[in-house]
Amino acid sequence: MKPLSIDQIKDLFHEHGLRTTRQRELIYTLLHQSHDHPTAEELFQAARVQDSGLSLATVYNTLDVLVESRLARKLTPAGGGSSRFDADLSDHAHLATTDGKFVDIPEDLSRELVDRIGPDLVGRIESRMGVKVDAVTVSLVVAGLPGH
Amino acid sequence: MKPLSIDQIKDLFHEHGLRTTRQRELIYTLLHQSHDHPTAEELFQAARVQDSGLSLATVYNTLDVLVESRLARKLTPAGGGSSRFDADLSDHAHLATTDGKFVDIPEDLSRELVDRIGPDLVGRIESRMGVKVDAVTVSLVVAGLPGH
DNA sequence: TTAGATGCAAATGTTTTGCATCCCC
DNA sequence: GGGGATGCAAAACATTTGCATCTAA
Repeated sequence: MKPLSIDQIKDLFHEHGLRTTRQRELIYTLLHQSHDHPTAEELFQAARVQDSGLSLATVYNTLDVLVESRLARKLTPAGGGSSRFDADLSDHAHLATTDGKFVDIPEDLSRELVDRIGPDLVGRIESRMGVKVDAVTVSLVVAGLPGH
Repeated sequence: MKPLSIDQIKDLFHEHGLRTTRQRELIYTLLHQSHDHPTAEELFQAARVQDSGLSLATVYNTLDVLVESRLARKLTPAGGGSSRFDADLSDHAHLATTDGKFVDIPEDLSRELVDRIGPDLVGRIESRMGVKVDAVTVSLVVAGLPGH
């Protein structure tokens, strides 16, 4: 993801009703830049290099807030272990590895997956079951990481 | 799910290379009968009624074994909280509620979901990404439980 | 007979919380 | 100035593990 300026982050936070703090700015920047999908602990370690006073609880709280305000997505490994986070909110699917990591599925294939499910079918499920579907998640479970 | 006789369970376990113990029999029976998708703790409470000596660790260990030998499936709530378990192995999708529960999507709709994704697309993802896909999971996230 | 299963309790790993202090709006 | 955000430590929660004992095959 292309880097964001401080002003862009301020705007983004403001649009989503969040106060801008030094810690949030840092955590969001690191999350937005990262290509893998870091855990709270990994973000904490990376952030401490630049802000040695940061606490792990703040990382967790901030990630919660980002997820709730739809600036990030939480990825929960099926086998247990630490949750991972993703600042890329475009509709895309993931490969979930059995050791609890996630890899993006390329955009074209992701879109094809999502499109195939389609709003018509989701709509039928909604009316049959009397619910409002908030999000559709597709994940393909694989044994090892691609690229050995 | 229709109830299983003790002999059926013994056979099933034997086919899957598992020893039959009093505890496994009980846990599997309860899981197989249940319509919701119980947590380890819930199964433990239910099982203790019939076997007061049972330990929670055994429930966890047994569920692990059942999942590994493909006699049960583990459902991991995206928002965190206890994992849930399902002895129904037929291809079916779930509604995942934001409070960490799961509800089966009726068979016809489940099949439609699964069919739409299709082996062709999965195959293309496999070759493009150099992986072997083990399982495909679709979950539809809803805010509340259907049926209020 | 013996490899594998269990029970117990303690350990682990992850995430949350209470509360005093701090600082963005 | 005031309400939300942070840091710290402790607590909570889910799950795993070590080890002595038991038991199914």
